[in-house]
Amino acid sequence: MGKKKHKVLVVDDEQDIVEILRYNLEKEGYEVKTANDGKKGLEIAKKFLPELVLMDIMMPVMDGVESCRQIRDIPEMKSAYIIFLTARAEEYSEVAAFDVGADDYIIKPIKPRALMSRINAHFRRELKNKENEEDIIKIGKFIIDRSSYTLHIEDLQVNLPKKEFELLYFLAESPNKVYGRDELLASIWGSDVYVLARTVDVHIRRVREKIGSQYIKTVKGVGYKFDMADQV
Amino acid sequence: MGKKKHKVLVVDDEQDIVEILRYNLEKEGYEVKTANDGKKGLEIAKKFLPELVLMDIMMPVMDGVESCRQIRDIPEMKSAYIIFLTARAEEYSEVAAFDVGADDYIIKPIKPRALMSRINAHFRRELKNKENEEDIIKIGKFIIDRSSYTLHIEDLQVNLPKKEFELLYFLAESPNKVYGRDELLASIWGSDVYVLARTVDVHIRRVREKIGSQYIKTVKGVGYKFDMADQV
DNA sequence: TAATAATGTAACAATTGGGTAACATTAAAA
DNA sequence: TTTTAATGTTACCCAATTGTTACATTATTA
Repeated sequence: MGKKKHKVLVVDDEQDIVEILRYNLEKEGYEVKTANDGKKGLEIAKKFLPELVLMDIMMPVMDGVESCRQIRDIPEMKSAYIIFLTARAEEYSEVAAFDVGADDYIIKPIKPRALMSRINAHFRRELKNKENEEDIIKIGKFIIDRSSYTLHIEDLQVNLPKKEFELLYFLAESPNKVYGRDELLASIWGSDVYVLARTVDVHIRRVREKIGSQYIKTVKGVGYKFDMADQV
Repeated sequence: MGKKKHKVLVVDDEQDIVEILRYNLEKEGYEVKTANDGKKGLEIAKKFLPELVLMDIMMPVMDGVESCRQIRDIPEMKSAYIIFLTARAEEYSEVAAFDVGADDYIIKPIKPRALMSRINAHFRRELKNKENEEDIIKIGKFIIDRSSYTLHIEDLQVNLPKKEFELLYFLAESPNKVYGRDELLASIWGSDVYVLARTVDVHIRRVREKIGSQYIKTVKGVGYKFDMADQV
């Protein structure tokens, strides 16, 4: 079973640099695509969806800053890592670079060995933080992340108190399944604590207040469920 | 705990210039040594191993070009930054200067303020492009450097005590992940030592005091996280 | 339809958890 | 050693979270 290669896009108008980077990246086992200007880079990024972009700032047709901005607008590229390659004289653009969503920049001349170790380190860290992804429920427009205790509704981060979060998380784990109040109490509050069943109602209400009332449905006489019926 | 000073060597046969530079550099917090000719400069460089050399081109005994060439032959000086100081009439030597490995040159008369900001900018760039990437976390406006136990917030260097640094580093390694007090104690203090969980709170407070309170978020009943939600 | 049961809602009370300061202890520097 | 900085502990206070109750609203059924 071959390991999945990380995808890297190199964008630079100097063909020498492109080739040096391609050579070194492929030697490290990355899957590389290249472009010679920002516009072409953007086009390739749309289809290739690289995890890392190495991009020159000064380029013909479309410069790196503008290209970067547009790459960031591609939904799948939101979490990609973008590194600018910059000549010494171009320092001015540092601020602009970070403004459009670059993650790092390196100053030419490029030292391939150092750059490779930097890139490897980046992916190593990425990997480490992927471990948390098991705790994430994506459902409809919601992302419910147990490792960070946050709820994302589209691009909005909502912070829920502990009980409310756990209630939502528990329900969302099994969409459409109806849970009685006792089950919820036992699972979320614990079977030893004694709180009134009506407490659940109040928490449901509080959750609804924050996520919108249509997602948690009441099944009269039975309990509650996280319902995805009328969601896309 | 004083910050580690960068080492700068000044070589010029005009004592006035040496003193002006020394005064300004020391005011900026650099550790300065000086010499009045290229030969002496070379000798000092061998022992002092400065990170930056400011060197006049026209000097008695050994001129700057030759001195620079030999400095570059010192293994530890390969990656030092060497700036030539040149009178306007000496422009011819520009080519020779870069040939022997100079990185930059400035034309006399020296404007101390401008030169200082140039030097400061150089060290900032150096910092951001450090070779030994493994121990460095760049996140938002923070650079957290484990190899020197320092924290940089934009251009400001902040020194954190050990525990505080490690707490910050640990949290920043996995941004947004919530860690309980026990996890933090186990990871940072070690699983064998016994300190109270509340100790974590106090250290969190001390870190917040230094980096600003908005970055480490409390998740009540759960723990703490380094939160990047409202940062660019 | 009225009567009844179930749930929604708001206001309030109780509790828990965390912030903070002050102090105590330990380690490091001078 | 003395002095200073770092770390750990404790106690008090405040505020968010949570739980409870009373009442309003809605659904269900006779």
